[in-house]
Amino acid sequence: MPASTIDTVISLCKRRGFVYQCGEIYGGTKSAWDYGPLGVELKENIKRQWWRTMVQSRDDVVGLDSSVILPTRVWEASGHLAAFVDPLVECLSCHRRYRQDHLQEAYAEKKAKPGQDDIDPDTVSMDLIACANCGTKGQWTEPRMFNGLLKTYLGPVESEEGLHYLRPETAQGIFVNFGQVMTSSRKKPPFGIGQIGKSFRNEITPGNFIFRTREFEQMEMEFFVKPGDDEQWHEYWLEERMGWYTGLGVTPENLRFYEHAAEKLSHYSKRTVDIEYRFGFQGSEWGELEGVANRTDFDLTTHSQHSGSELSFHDQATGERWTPFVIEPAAGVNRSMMAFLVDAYAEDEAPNTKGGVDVRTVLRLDHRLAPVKAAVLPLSRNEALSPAARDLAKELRGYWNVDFDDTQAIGRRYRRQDEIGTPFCITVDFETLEDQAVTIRERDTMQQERVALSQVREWLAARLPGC
RNA sequence: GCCGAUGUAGCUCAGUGGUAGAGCGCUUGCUUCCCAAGCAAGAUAUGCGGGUUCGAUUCCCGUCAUCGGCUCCA
Repeated sequence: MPASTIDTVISLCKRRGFVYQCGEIYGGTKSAWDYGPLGVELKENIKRQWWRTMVQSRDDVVGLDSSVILPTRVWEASGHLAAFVDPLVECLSCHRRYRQDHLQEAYAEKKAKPGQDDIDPDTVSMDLIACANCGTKGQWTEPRMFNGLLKTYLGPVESEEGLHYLRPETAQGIFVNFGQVMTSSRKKPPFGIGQIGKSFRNEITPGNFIFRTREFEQMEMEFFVKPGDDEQWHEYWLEERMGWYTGLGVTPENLRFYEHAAEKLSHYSKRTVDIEYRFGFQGSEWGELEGVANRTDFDLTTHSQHSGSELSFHDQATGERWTPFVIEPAAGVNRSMMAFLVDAYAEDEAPNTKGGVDVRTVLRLDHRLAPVKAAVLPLSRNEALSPAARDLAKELRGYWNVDFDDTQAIGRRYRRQDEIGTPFCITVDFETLEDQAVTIRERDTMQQERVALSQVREWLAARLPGC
């Protein structure tokens, strides 16, 4: 059933205006998605909650918004220009593609004999290696370099001098600004710099809806600590970040930590632990929401060396100077939005007017994430009710994103709002004209309460904390 | 990028070498109407390009996209 839940949620996203395929009227662009009226609200709410939790509510974290395009020398220093390039070869017989270095390593490992020196994988001739798929030996294309960075050219002519790269992570913008931020904000380690923004990776295989795309949005925080304190801060942030998801209503059983194997760590990492969500994809059930990495002093050290700027901290209390270690919680906006949607999706049974039972689709989103906080619904489209309801909606819009809907039957409008996760529906009925009160119906319990018109704003404010 | 499957309305799906169908959804009107109600009316589709043909949504080729598998996922 989980796989079909994803399909159902994708269908809901298109139908109700959360996510559209990019450029659909021209046939679409591979794995690029646009966020519709409800999707942009949900995505903004997720980012706002992250920013509040990770930056605004903390005395030891400040924010930053750095450029997408950075000088090429940043990527040379960070190691991305070397590490993001892989040699690919293709079997001439069956056209299957492999990473050349993986083939050579596998061959060297297989042929290694006890008591002899290990074979250097780099020296293994491709003539010796057979294709694992079709068995053809030694028939390979010349290796071609696959670059995971997206390129662009700045300036009036397309030349090598104008070659720049779009950032594959927002983190480097934080590292190169480390010294200035520390000075101007007068922070001392342990402290962090948080940033939300778009990143770009030329993924070979994007897919799974908005889970893996070439253009994506990240919420990253680099937390600078004294060397030696890094491991305990790593544990601290793992717990903090897991708590962020469960605090926003994600079912704990659908979340887990995943420890990266030491040999698979990225070029900068000492230890990385992912927070994964049980999406129920075909093939792999769990998908990464966020990586919490110990980047050591790799980035600040390499930028110090390449730029000549001193990126270290002088502790006047002890007279020591050291380069901070970095703990990095890096979360994906788009994939977390998908997780929040999948986790909130429910089909309830609800009685209908005919005495039968209908299926009620409801997104049980946390109130802070819900795209629409309240809907104002006149019981009937009517010369008296509709204007009164419009006035109320107008007042409430000063505080929250509020819908107004006076079409068709009231039951249908409740169901529409349930489907997009609206916590409260406010009904203006014929009695309203007499008693100056409205009925407010709650999404999850379907319970109703009569509230005076003059008290509606306060009533909602008490039930929408942090929204 | 390779192999396989698929592409018809907003969604889910029929169907045909000769004027394109349904259900749900959507819009409008009526019904003093609290959980997908009723009645009436209405809008919307063959991914794109080429070929064969008197005529192509249907057959063929290409392309784009989606799904599954492989390679990749720092």
